[in-house]
Amino acid sequence: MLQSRLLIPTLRDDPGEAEIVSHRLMLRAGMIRKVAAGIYIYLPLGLRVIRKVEQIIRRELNNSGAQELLMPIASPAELWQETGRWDFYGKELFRLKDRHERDFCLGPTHEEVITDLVRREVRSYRQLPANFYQIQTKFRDEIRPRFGLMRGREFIMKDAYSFDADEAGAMESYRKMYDAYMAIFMRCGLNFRAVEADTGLIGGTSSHEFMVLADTGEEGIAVCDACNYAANVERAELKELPLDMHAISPQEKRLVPTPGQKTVEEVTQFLGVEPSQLLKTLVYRADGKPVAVVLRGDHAVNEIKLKKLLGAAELVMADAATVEKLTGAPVGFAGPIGLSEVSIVADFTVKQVRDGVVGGNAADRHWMNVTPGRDFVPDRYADLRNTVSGDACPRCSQPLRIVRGIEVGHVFMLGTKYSEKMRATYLDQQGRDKFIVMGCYGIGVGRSAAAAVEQNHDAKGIQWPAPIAPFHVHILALADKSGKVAAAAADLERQLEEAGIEVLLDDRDERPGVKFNDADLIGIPYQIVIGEKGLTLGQVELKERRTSIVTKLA
RNA sequence: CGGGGCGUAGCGCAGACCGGUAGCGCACUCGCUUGGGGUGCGAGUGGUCGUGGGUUCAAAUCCCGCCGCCCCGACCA
Repeated sequence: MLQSRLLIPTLRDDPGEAEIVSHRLMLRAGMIRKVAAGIYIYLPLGLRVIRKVEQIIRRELNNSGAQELLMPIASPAELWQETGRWDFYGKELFRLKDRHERDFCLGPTHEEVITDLVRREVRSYRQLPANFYQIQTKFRDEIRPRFGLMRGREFIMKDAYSFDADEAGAMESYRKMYDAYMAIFMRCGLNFRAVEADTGLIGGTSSHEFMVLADTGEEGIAVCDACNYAANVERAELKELPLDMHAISPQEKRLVPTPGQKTVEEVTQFLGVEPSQLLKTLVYRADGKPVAVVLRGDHAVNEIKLKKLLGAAELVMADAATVEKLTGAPVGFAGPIGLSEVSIVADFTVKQVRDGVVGGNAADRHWMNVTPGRDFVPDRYADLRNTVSGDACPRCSQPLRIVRGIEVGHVFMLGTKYSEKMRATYLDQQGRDKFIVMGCYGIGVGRSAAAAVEQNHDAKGIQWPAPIAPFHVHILALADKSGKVAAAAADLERQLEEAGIEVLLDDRDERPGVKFNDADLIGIPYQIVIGEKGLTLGQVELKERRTSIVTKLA
């Protein structure tokens, strides 16, 4: 392929819009261009990388017995209303109306559409198991798209759905996909880790996320070095710790003035206590009903856990007016003592606190020397927070370490959640109607490519892992007065291509420095430099991009 | 959705405070030059200054609205 015939608009300067490495380098290397926030064009070079990732996925999934199909991007609201997700998905669902004012959406995922297909076409246990996948553009109106291909509103995703006769079969399908994912990300040259993920509101028995380890990752992962446990910090389960009875304090609670001190930071500094001694009280509305959540000042509420605990479809922070009405105090002074109108849930760690500080439910007042269980009794204690460094591993109780990762894949046991709602059944051997047991499996194709850049680059540019590089070899034809260089380059290109090697030939009339720099930026694994000097010696040079090792070839 | 920032040529930016009709570097075109890590010289092309309105003799510049983009936050108790 001649570089002069390909649109590869490399940039010398970093575009101002790009913050992280992968976004910056993919823009600079002329692989992507932005059309709107979170919506990109894949230029020829970028598309080749995307296609490489897709081919790896196809090969591994076909190997594992999955079959490729292609579903529509637009789907009617009725399907989504059947499962309740038309409302549940909220603003993230791109919605549109057709000319008859009928509601449609652009698919963020396709459980409804595939389940609709399967319930109509699959009737017998003989047709199971089945696993369908597609590679397709997805739409999610993200609250905050960012980082180029990392979090787009329109993005390419591989989604797969397995259908089995029973739980055991579904687990087997799940395991196969898990193995396929391991192989896929391995072949993409990624340093990744499969981590346990919570099954969340969707229910089911298993879920794993595939995380590429990178400091720029948006997800926190809790890992245990002792037992190899790894889980998303949002989802890592935290156990209740045994109560230390000796720690009970005889001190009576007392109300102290804290004028204008609202935040955890302000109050703890003002009173001279540690944030872990402060019990903050947050008021949420769960499906409209207010609920007070109590947890330590140094901990963060995990809204997924909270939502799950309350069984709520919608969970939002209560507004200031609601907080004032319920607590009788301005925002910043809410506390669990004397709160009667709302149910109170507290994190497990709250139970451990002795002589804590809580809001006074009165302006400019906090209680000190508060002991949970004595001075207030929550309706229940539960695991309500994100894991932090040092928390006990749920498996072996050793301290957890927090690292960052990019979620490139997710596998999920769905059970019968969708098949029940959509009445997807089959007849078993005894002729009985049974619900099909499902699993779903996603891979972010563009995100995987971006993650690869995050892990494979240097100061000069990208260092593509060979399996997903846009080309295998980049031939740089340098200055050519005699005409011999061009001829030699064309000849070499032909030979390599005949051998099945993908070649990009830089035939542009550019200075050597420009070519070297562009080649390093684009990051094709091998560069072959052909120049007049070398040719007179009967030599060309082969440089490995990653190591910069140069070999002279006769 | 809240906060901050930005929007001037394809890219990176100056000009704005102090109003007088737009400039620099790179890129692009042509010529010469150079030819192994972003050559040098010369001549050019390219801009409704995001958009709508207002103030003014005059607006990129001052005022108001809107749109777009980026970053942070959405943990405030």
